[in-house]
Amino acid sequence: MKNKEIARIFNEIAEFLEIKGDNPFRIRAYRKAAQNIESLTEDLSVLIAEGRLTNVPGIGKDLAEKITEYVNSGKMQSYEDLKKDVPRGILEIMSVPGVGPKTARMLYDALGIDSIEKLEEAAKFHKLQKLPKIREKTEANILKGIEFIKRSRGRIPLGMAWPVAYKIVNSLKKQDIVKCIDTAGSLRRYKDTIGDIDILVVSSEPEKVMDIFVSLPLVGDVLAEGETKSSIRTRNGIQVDLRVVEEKSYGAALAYFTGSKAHNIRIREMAARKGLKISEYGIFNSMGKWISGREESDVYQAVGLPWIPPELREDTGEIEASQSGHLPELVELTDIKGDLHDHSNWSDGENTIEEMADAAKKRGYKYLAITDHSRALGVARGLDEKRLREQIETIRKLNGRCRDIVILCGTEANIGMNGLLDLPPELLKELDIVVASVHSGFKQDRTGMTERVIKCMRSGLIHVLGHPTGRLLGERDEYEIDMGEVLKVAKETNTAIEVNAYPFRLDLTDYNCKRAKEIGVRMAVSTDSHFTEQLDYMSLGVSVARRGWLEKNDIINTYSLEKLKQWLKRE
DNA sequence: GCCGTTTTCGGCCCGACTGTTTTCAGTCG
Repeated sequence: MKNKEIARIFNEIAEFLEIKGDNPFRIRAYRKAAQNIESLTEDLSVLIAEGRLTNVPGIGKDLAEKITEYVNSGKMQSYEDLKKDVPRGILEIMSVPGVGPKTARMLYDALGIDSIEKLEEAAKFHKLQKLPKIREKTEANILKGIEFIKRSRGRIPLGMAWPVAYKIVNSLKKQDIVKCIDTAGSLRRYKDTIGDIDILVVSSEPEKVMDIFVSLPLVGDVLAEGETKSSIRTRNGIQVDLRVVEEKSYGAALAYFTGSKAHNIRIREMAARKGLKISEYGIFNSMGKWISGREESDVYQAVGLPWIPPELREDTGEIEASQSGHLPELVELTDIKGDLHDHSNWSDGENTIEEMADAAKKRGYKYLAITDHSRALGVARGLDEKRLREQIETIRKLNGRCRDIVILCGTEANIGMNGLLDLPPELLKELDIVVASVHSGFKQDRTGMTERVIKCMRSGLIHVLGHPTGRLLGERDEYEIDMGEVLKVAKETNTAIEVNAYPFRLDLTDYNCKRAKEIGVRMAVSTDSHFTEQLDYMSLGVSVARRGWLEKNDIINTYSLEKLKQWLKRE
């Protein structure tokens, strides 16, 4: 599957073209195409074979030819030419905040700077100040930017950003002058990683709000401070943008700052065709008169659409779906009836089975599966046959005593290199639920890994495939696996695919969820909790499911206990 | 480079803040 590679190449081409000062709309076309390819649920080579490539929005005759060329030959001539034309180092310089294509080009032309190291060196020796349009401040900002890059490892996992956002929102909420406050941006869209935190406020005294914001204790650097917009960087390196608007603009501003950019552009284009203008200040008619914008739904109403949930706003089909009245009824946290992947202190969890069950009960669940690690995972004190049998006995006794919640006996069995599980089949068949996951041999090649997982699913012994791509955000990439094939076999064998809600996993990913739904695969949203508080990760898992367009019925742990049991018995 | 319910050519979302300038280009979202 070359989708990702091609998306990366298109993004890189866009950067090269920016440096060359090419037509901005052409650049946008490449970026848009890259984005659409990334969220594509089908393999580009399939689209080529079926002649459907230009059906993909943003891909016309030219880009279709380039994609075909790359898929067939492994090369794209125009990209190779650009690489020869523009030194790669300039791209690196552009990654420094505040340095865009123009500055990067100038730095290269004037001083031959083609790496961050050289840029840092030149800035430290004040060589940049000799250049036009660069004086002390710009030079200092470049150094700060470099410092930031060195410290940060790119985007932050959603689960890490939330507590920071929560803290800031709560501090500001206490102020009388803050009338309304919400998070926006990728955080509100619940993207699995976020670039920065966006916060929107209504206040009649914006300057005061800004003052309070930039002097919060967690502020490290103030990047910008204006009358309506300020940016800070927290001590631990997360950028936070705050915007203050009037009450009558709140809806329009919320829509605008929630994004995504691509989604907004589509909405604004639609508005323009109706002779309207949409900005963060509201909806305006052709005379420039303010019409509406108090509520977020005003924006959608202006273009004749129903309100679209933030999780869907990626311009990946949600606008078309809403036009035709086919927006999904997204699953809600309250639809979840239980958690199907949880650990206890029998393996590497911290709490007893009983504590976990109580915590689940508190969250209103009807059932909780205890799926401790199995034998092969020695580091996690995986249970062998004997201990698992003891655990089953323990759980049966607990279930006898407690009537409010049912504990399901399970395991997170280990899928070996050969696709076999590490517990005997007859024991696995006794369990209520078997989750099976890969925990080792991540470097296996694509064919091997795909066969390994498929073989396991075909064994008829597992109900759920756990954290299917094995990624750990910021640490480990997804392992090589043919997800299309895996999903097909999941459908055939009626195996559910897990959406693991652990903040650093969020695996299966949103776009693969969408793909799974299209194929008709059932999903399980589970937290993989290792102590009771982690049960709350469920909301993150649900957000991934929502971003993947999943509805209640796609997810087995929205089922009642009876229905779930039937499903688990494959009746 | 894409796209089309006025169009196969001429459009392509809209605005804030900074730093360097004396009116704006560059960058960012």
